[in-house]
Amino acid sequence: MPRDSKQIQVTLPDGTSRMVPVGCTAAEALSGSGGAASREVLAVKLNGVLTDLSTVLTGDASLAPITFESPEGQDVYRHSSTHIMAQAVKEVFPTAQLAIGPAIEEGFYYDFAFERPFTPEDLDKIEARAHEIIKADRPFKRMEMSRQDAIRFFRQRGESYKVDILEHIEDQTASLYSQGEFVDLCRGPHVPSTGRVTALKLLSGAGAYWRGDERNPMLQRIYGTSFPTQAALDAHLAKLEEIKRRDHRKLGKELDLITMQDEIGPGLVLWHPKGALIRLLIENFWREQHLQQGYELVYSPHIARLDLWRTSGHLDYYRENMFVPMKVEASEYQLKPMNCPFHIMIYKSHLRSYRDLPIRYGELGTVYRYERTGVLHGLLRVRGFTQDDAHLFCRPDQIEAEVGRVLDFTFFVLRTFGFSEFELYLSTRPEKAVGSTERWAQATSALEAALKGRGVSYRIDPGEGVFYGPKVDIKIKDVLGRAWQCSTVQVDFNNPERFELAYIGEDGKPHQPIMIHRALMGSIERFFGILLEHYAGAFPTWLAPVQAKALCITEKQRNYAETVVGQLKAAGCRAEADLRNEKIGFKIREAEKAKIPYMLVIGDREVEQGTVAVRGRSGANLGSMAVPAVIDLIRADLPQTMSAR
RNA sequence: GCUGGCGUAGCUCAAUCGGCAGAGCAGCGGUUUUGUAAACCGCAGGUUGGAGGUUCGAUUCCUCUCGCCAGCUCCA
Repeated sequence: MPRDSKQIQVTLPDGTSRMVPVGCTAAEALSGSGGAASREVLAVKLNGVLTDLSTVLTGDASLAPITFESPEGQDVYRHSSTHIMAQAVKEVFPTAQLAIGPAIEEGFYYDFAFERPFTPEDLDKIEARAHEIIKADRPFKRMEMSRQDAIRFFRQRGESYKVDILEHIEDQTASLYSQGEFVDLCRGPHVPSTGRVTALKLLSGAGAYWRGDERNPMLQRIYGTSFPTQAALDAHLAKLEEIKRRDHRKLGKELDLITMQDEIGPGLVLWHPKGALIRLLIENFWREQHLQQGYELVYSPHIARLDLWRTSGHLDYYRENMFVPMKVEASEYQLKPMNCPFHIMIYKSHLRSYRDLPIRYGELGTVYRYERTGVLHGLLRVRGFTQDDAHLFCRPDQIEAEVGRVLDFTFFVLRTFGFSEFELYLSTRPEKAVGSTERWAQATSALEAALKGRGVSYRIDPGEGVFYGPKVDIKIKDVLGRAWQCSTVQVDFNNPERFELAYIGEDGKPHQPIMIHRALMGSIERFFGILLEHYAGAFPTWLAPVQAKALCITEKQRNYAETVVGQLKAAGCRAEADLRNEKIGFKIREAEKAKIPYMLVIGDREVEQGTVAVRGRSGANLGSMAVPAVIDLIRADLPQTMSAR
């Protein structure tokens, strides 16, 4: 086919290619001759680089349309959205200065320098103006200028934060985007015009420091989100409502599981009987499984001499998270922020042989950390909490196998609690680190080998390791798709050195063991909070504080109901009876609100037949059955053990 | 720690401009004996987070303080 010199070849993701005139835009090339690309297409990847649809093609190229379906598409969409909001802010409040406004997961924000915080009424006004800007469908136009020109431009407009940004960038050219009167410094790309943003909503205002540094001035941030359809936006808002509905602080109080009270102190948790029972069940499961997995369980005190923390290095590296020491007799004592030094001292209490390794000490160890008041958050961030901690002492050649065992164990435990989606991160050597590069390399590759051996996918967080060694973090995804970090496996070269740990090798000489810190649930408090939200308070039967409640229709069935509860309790089930003089509808409502898995309705009919009418949570009618069948139902939910898998 | 918002009965929330602090639920007493998400009547419940100030008078305005919430920063 003869090739016209004024034509270029574009290749599409499906492998097909077409000839288009040189100088046409990416949008035109995607749609064929003349017309514009379809409305769903927001931007384009030109030879792998994300760019505007209005980009003029100058040579042969591969073109991939970008829609809201892809994370990049969402990014572009939200980025354009935040420009629209910024324009609205400038129009409603001309004295506001622009700082920075990126797209974030599920939305966007923009920071402004403004003389006061934005009120909800301000947000309404801004949102209304943003909708007008969308309706006006103004095109996003890209222009480029030299850095110096851009600095002059923004200085003239009084946008000192933009000037600050420009003064810190390396590039000698800057790109600006405008829609109508509004001009912003921006790398781009953007959607073709403001009308592409269909459904936009401003959510909240908050303070934020310029460049995230508390020494800098406080800016006013506005959060918002946007979607290609009103239905998608509504669904997102419904999800935000759902998150509120599941808030563990609310559910914890409603279900009478835990409270945190002024009189006790911030970040300190009271476990009420039902919450404590759930915790006990979690801990019992944990202990059983650890014993089965070759861990030895230990206990350690809550305080220790300050010197111990000096030896461990916590005093140097962790002091700001520790409560102030207390003076006792002639020495100072420290409330423990971690359990490791104690486990180390247990290791050190004997001379160890290579034959003893690996040694695995586990403890549900309660630690106290001084957290700044602003970071405390329900059960998810507290000052006193119990770690499901363990420290493994092993030879360097055992790291991979030990980490592998920990990973298997972690997945088993997390799955038992109902989590099936995980995100794994391997964190490598940070700039400030102890231990030789060879040791780091060896340990990192051992971690990597353990991960690969499990066939799980993971991401690398370069330089995010702890100073004492590389680590693997596991995040769980809850039922709403939110990721929570719980589990961590950390290799430690530092403590064996500091505490001069040793084992006697085959050669009869002392060698230094490697230490591995690991937690599966992280903190019981935090894990409990996550579980509470994951299940919206409706814990699986094996964890439910009350598994079955006998509800008699009238007081006539009291004795029978008590017998039923007695039989269930004798079989190891957690059962209660509601014998009050109340209507059955009322009793069911209360049991339902308490999220009890099985309601056993008992009237004359059931007494006569020797059965109970079983009602599941949220109204399921499971029919009438005798008590042994109910016991089977409850027992069926008990977790498997790791070895029985 | 910083910025902003908020603290009223056990819980959820009212109280106009500074003018007698109220409701529903829960609790207690009684009536009702009931078939799958709220029976009815009554009673009781408060130093309005705490301290100080302004005022004839403060839940309301001011200062300080404690706590909670959102965000920044940090993190199990």
